[in-house]
Amino acid sequence: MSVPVGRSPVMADVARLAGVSHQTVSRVLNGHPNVRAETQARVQAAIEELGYRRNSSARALVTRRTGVIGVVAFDTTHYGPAQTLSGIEHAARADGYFLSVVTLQTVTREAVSEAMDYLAQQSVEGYIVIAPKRAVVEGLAGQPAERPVVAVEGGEAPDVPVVCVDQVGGGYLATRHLLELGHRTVHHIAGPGDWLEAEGRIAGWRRALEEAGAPVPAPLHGDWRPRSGYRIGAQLAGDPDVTAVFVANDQMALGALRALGEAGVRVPDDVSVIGFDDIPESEFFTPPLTTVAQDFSEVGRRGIGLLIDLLEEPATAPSSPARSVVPARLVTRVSTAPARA
Amino acid sequence: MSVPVGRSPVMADVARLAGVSHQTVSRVLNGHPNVRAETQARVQAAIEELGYRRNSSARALVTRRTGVIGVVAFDTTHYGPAQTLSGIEHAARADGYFLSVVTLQTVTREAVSEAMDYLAQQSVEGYIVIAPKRAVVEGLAGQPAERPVVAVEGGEAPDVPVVCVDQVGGGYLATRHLLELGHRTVHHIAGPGDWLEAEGRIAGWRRALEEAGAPVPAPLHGDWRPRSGYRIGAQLAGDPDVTAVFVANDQMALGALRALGEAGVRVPDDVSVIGFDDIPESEFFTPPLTTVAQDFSEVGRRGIGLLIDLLEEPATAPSSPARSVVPARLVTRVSTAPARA
DNA sequence: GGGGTGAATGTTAGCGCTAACAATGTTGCT
DNA sequence: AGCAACATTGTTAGCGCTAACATTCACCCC
Repeated sequence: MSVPVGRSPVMADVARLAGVSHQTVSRVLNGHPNVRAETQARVQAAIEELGYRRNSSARALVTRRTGVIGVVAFDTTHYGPAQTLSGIEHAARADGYFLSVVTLQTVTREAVSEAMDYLAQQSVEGYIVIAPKRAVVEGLAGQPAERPVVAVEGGEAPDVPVVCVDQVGGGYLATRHLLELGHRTVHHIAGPGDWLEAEGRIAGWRRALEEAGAPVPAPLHGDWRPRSGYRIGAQLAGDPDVTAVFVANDQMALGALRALGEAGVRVPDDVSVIGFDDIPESEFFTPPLTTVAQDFSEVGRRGIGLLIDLLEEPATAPSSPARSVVPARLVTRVSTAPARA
Repeated sequence: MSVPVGRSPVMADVARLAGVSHQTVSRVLNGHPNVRAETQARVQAAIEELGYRRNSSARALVTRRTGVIGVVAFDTTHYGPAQTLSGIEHAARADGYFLSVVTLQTVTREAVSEAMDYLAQQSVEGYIVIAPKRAVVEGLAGQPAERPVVAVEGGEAPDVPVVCVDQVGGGYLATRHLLELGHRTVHHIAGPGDWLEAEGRIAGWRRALEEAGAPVPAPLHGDWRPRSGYRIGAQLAGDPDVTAVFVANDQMALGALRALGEAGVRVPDDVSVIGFDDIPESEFFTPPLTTVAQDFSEVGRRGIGLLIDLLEEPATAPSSPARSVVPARLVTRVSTAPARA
């Protein structure tokens, strides 16, 4: 009946102390119905007295379930990915799953498949891949589908369930907002060409312009970072035709704001600027930035929800992969104003 | 000799195909020396043919090692924690460890102990806790030390190994910089009182002022967010004695910059402002922000290094817990200038 | 040539747990 | 009373792997 020394207690120790078989302990732990209340209490007490904790490896070995979800994430310097990851984490924990995370520096197909391989060593039950680039999503579709995968931020992936923010809708929203303020057209500082978010925002921007019969200038591609926004902003500052700019993220918008300011162009008096992401800082830019907000927590929640559905009822898997789109929301601040007559 | 259908291959399948015992397969997998090269090649081929992957639960059950490190992180909206996490992740993967992450909303002792409990269910081998608040570090010291713990960003934790950036040195650096520019004294917008980073930065600031015989104004506490910097900045803008402000992070500095601008105070002509963190945006603030940079990746690397040492040679554990301090670095931009005569 | 040595491989046991089945006790109903 | 139905508990086997020991074989040295 003594507490074992030198090793942590196992089920048999608890059983001995409670005067039952180890199987009864297992039943208590798993909430099996047919256990007498009195027995259950005795087992519970023994568990607490010994500080017993079930061995997850042994359990996983026999149940063939590890309860671990693998997450492939990207460079969390960016606000969006970091927030999405946090949303995923909370949702997973709420459902009793563990998260094993690999973050990637480079977003290539190889890096993703290597990361998934690494996670497979740990016997993850399924994957959530933050897949902001076309190549990644396509690579995903080519993977052997031993375990379910959900892509997040994946645009219009053909063969993989996807959760993403409505980038097209967001781009449309931003552009409409500027057109409604009376601007003849809207220039666009876009993200890198191979990013799905960049593509979606371009598509929404283009649609709004075409619907309004406005001219469609060539989009100018940055790299998401403030510096590229600065460079392109400086370029636009010299063009008197430019009165409204839709920038594909807030960081580049910051750079653009700075370039315009340095060139003596007033925002929003001379030129209106709208961003995308609604990072915490954008409210305090000079001037406070009008932007489009994305609900990243919701994306995380839905991603985990989708994956767990796949994990727990593989039978109900729809023939065409699910696709869940979270709407974007316009946040109006100071950097946009009516066009001058 | 057929490939098993309906279940993934196990060691015995590989053994059969290669014509050896399962133990020999195990030896190949673990790089055991006494295996003939020819045998090894045959086993390797069988592994590849079957797409065999070792069952990590079975392995963990018998070796009593899961290879998983638990990480308790905080709200990754903030640049620092997010970067630290990423540094930890890369270092862990380089050493063959997996990471299981829990992110917390609230930084209380209870939340941390709950998170560690959750991770314990998964049989993590040790913990890295990002512990930016005093209560957390103190709570850590009280925990039963079944598994090693390393605190990151933990200031001067008494009983736990710690890796952190030299906050005091950073605060000193920032303040000296302003004093050397000829400012009579330096005001301080500090972080919340219970954050160790805030404390450290205050201490460095105070030391620099005292060393220089400068008056020490009361530090004004914000909450790290731009809005609080804005509020306090507006307050300081009205005081003609204020010519130099050290802000405890870049986000609050952004708010302060905005408040000063709105009050007609020019930066750096009228007032110099210095931040802390060197977030990617700060280079593009109006004006570009002088700040103090922290090497978060290095913090992550050292944290993992320390923990793995503890894991792999518990014998060498020094009597007093290790403490590793990463230096901070001054980044000079435009927001600071010599005091006017 | 016999016995020691070491390399290469096989055999066995058991890590801690859950699933399946077996063995009780307990109740209700005719 | 007697039996079925069910609730409660115990017993056994085995998940896939590694550690420890056992075995075989080749080689070397006196």
